[in-house]
Amino acid sequence: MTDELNGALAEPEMTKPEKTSPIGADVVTDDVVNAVGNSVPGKVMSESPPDWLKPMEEDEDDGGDGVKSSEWIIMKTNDDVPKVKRGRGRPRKGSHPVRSKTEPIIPPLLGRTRSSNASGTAIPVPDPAHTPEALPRKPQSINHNPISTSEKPRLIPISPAGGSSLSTTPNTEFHSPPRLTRVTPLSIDTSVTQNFVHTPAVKLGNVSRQSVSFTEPGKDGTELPIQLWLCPPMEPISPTKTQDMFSDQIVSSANFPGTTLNGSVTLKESLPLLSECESCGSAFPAQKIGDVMCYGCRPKSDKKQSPPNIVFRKKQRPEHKKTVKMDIVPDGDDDDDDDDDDDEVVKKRSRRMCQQCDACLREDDCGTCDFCVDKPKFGGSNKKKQKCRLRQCKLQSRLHGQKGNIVEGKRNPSLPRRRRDEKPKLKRRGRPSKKQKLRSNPWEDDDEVSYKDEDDKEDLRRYKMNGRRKGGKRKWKYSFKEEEEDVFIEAVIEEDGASNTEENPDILANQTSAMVSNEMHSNTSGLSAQGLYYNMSGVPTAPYVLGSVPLCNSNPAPMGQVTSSLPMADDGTQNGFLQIEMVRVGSPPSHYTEAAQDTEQHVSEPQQEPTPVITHIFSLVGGENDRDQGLMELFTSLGQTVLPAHWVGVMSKGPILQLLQCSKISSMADTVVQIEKGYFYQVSVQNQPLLLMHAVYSRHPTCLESVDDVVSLLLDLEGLGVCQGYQNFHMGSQREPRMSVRAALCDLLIPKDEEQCPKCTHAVES
DNA sequence: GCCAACGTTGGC
DNA sequence: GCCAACGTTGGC
Repeated sequence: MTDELNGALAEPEMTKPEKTSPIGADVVTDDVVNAVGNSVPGKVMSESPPDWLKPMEEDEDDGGDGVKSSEWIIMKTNDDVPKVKRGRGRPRKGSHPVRSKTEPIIPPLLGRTRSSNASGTAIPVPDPAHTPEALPRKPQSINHNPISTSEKPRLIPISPAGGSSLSTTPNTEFHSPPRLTRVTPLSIDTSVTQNFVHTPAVKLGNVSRQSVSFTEPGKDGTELPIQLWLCPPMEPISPTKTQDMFSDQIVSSANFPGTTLNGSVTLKESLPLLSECESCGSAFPAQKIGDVMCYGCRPKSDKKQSPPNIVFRKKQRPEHKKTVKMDIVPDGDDDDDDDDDDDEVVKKRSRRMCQQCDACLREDDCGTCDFCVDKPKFGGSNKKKQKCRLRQCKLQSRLHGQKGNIVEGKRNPSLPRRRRDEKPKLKRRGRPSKKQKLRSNPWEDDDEVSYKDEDDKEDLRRYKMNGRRKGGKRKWKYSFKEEEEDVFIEAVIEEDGASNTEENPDILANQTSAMVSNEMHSNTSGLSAQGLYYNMSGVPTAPYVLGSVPLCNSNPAPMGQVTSSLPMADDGTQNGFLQIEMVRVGSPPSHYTEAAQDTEQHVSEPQQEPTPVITHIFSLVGGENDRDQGLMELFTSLGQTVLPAHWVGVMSKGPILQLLQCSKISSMADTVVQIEKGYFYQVSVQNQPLLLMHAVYSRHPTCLESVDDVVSLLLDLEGLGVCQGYQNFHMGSQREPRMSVRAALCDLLIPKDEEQCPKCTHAVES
């Protein structure tokens, strides 16, 4: 029976899904799947990547030395077109400084296809004739998407043409192949199906219902009793969307049939779905059917529609290259300043800009960061004279962190080293001596004194924005991020002496394997050792994620750090981003303090705490009462524990502590353990709650109060598999797809070596 | 070492 | 000359 179904799996077109709205599901699937796919266990993290993660273009004068290192980077497919280069001074008008005029706009991806052989992987560049129109891209996960869940083939119904709701189910549903359905009239609910139309692929709120319906519309079923189990906020972030965080990246592509014999290819074997832009001819990752132009060439209205895809690709490490170029070519000798020629001037000007990241490409000042506030045009006093934080190159900022690692004479020129032995120039630059100032007429000192006196408000704001507590040991660091229309503040609490990850050579050295998480590294201040940082597109809630997978970091970061991601959008739940806070676990859980919810709020510092603590968690998503102390403690404790492979703890709104199996290889890929207040837990499989009568519950305490309990349960689960259900021969005509269903009381989880639970077996027999 | 402050420079 | 912001300096 499975043969036929497998056949169905292999021939997704038989399901003839209707045109899918490509915006949500497809993209989100890509986002999540790609984002989480990192073959290095423990390096998981995903977040909608900043543009700077896009591959650097080859420098013009670079010999094109090909791929030097093997790393996957994450990028948006709908690349922003470089808009304006802002060098020092006012940006030039009327020119496109990022690329020379004669230089064709060829995304590095295309160029890199040639050199990618260095890593043994060639990017299939589609024949121009095979643009997405010629080869319409199917909703990716409808088909044979092995990302979906467990190893066992998912049974997918072949729907009659246009008949079943399945075919009308938007691709949100296709991200995860249709789930086996308990045979129960209660499960029929077309309204639910409708819901999926408007919900993001990774959707919270619809879980408990069966999503596949086969009856005519309007025949709403009543809710399953068990549905009571899962209130919407408790819906797990489906591991089918987030899974595979630790296993090989998988991409399903219909664009390149050759690469998708099995419906998927691992990224190590093939690279993302490239189409050729009709406009500029460059290769770009198509996001949906009909994508014929790259993001840059697309009409603006189109750009807004699709959230950025995340695509992994191999690339050389831009910062290294840049560094080499900038470090060696120009003033190899520090004392050789007079040799600055025009070339050097040009380089100097762009020292602080990679010209590729979204920050460099950003045109507008945010008007809210400290530097903007300082600007005269925003009413500031122009003391800082710095570029808007949102426009400060992220890459260079990252390189900044490398400076400590750079050998003498090879420092990053973007951050000139101070030469104390240098002869002072005629005019002293920089900050004037305070003493000097004080010696001058204090009444005329409009800087220090008046600043504080007359502008306390601004001072306070500055204080908050800069996050600097004078005299305090803990610092806040903010960095601004922008994702499409959403702006985030990354806040990091830092103990003095904390090694910012930006400056952590170990982490920088790990970029090869963790480019995906670069942004996280740079924003989480050493949290990579334990924390996972997720910023998942399409997942509106679940604000906290904690990785339990130990990362190889020999330099444990200081404890007590918290980072958070603040959606500045008005509606945090609708901006399509999951804001997950990083909690650096390392302090006794009891030190967790309730978080404030204000963006600008700063911590009321605990006095002289001997150990670093988690002091503050930002979230605009949930309310204050969303957190449960005990649950947070457990969550925290889990973060200090090595959980069974690829299980990840997620703190979600509710509060719910969810444990997700992130590896698709695991038979528990679709299983979520949810722990609620009071440590009551429940297990759900493919969004269906495991019935209380299941033996699993009997083998474990009612409440998972300790890490041991949790681990024990997870280990137990790992010994189980998902019931494959049975084929329903009574449904519809012979022309209709063979449905695999589950018995109403299906066990869902069965011993690994079994295919069906007794109920389903019995159903077959009867 | 970080960072506020500001001289200075390049573009307009 | 104005503006933006880079690069440097010195306080902390």
